[in-house]
Amino acid sequence: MTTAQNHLIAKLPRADRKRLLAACESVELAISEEICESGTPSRAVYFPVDGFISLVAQIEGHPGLEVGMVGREGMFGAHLALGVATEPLRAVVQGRGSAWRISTTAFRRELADSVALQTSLHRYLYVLMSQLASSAGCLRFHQIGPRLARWLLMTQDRAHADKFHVTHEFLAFMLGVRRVGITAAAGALQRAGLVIYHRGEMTVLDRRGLEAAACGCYATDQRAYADWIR
Amino acid sequence: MTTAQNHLIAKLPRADRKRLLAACESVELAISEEICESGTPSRAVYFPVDGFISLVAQIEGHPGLEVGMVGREGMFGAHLALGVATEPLRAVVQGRGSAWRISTTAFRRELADSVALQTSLHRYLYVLMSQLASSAGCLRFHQIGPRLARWLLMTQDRAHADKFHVTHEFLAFMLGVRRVGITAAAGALQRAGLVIYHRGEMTVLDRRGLEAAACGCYATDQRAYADWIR
DNA sequence: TCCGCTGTGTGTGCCAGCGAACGAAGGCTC
DNA sequence: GAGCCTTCGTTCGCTGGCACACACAGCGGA
Repeated sequence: MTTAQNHLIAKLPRADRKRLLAACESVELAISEEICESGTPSRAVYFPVDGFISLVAQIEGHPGLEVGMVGREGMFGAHLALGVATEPLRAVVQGRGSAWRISTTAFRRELADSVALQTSLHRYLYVLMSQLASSAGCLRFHQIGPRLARWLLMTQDRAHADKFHVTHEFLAFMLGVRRVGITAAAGALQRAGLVIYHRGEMTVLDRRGLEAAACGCYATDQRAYADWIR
Repeated sequence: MTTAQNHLIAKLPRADRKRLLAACESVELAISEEICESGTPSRAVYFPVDGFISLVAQIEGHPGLEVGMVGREGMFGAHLALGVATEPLRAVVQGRGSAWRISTTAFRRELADSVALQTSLHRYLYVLMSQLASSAGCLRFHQIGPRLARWLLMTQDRAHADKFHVTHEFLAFMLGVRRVGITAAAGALQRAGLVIYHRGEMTVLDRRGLEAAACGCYATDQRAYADWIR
């Protein structure tokens, strides 16, 4: 258990880690499970291990829009380190798997007791903010193809598998575009031999090629994590 | 001087406020002055009083894109509360006027000594994050007209004047669209009698009407400030 | 076996916004 | 007054979004 499988937890000093894990329970994240709705009181914090979570911004009169992704490299609920216990965004499970869960009240206790945990969350929040800002630019300037490639890479990183379940419909929702746009872009990636998909089963064939096809935002994100988290 | 004119400072307990202001110097913000570049070490923190600052995300190969605005209701440099002294974004003065400035090192000292200041910054960061997320959605889903109306309202709020200098070219840059798009949208607002402009002098005639023309994001932002800052 | 649902590939008409370019008018300098 | 720069208006052809609609393939259940 020295390696908690979640990077943020793993980086804590031994004593803090032990105390935190003792207060956590292991849960299974089921696909499409709604972790929270925007504007509601925070109930729990999650440290994904295998599963991963999408952060979705809600704009009234429109479908949601993914603005962030949380896997084992991060956590859901870091805003509690800002002393605010209201969810800023909707969160939906996007990849099944396990996670550590801890109630908001218990987590605030842990937070008060562990300076290392505070520091860790602060850095993570910084990275998250940088990414929110850059993803706004990505959304504005980059085309569907490169954005799709980036999304697939980010998903592959967090799913720890070359193969995962995702339909065109769902991709369109996440990227904030039409399904037909995804059909076109995904078709191009498949013809280029980078991925292969069939009825919701997406398989990454050529990771290097996908990295080349993705917009620079993927590399930028990677660097942000590398610089501040580990 | 009890009212420091900057809302974040004004809300501090008397002793903390006095100490902070003693460490600050009053400076004049000049239009287009670059406060910082993204990725560079933080040098100073600003608490605008009359002037205001735009936060600009940089995407390589593209012009910038405004993702946030800082006036007397907030501050520039709140990321220092996260223990990170690297600028996440480019910051440019957008409205001339005065501000309180304090060096990064001095500010970190103040931050360590004042729990109220930490709390204040944390809340402000939370609001900023919410806005980054929602502005990504606004960027994606809303049309130029409503976005322009929102931008004008936000500027009017921070400039504390009905009249301010801003060209179509500049607006296009801020909203991440073509100048032609601004010409069309601004023309429509002018024909509707909401604003009047001439060679860079923009005057708001009908604030209520502008609020009705703006996308819901303006109201959402206002509420976020109301809920968490004051 | 047939029906119905889901996932995917098309197509049509329409509109917002893009890039590029040109032109007109206000206002400054010399 | 001439020349020039800034600001704003307009046009053209095009991309890529929208809504809606239909076709078809796989698959599971009645």
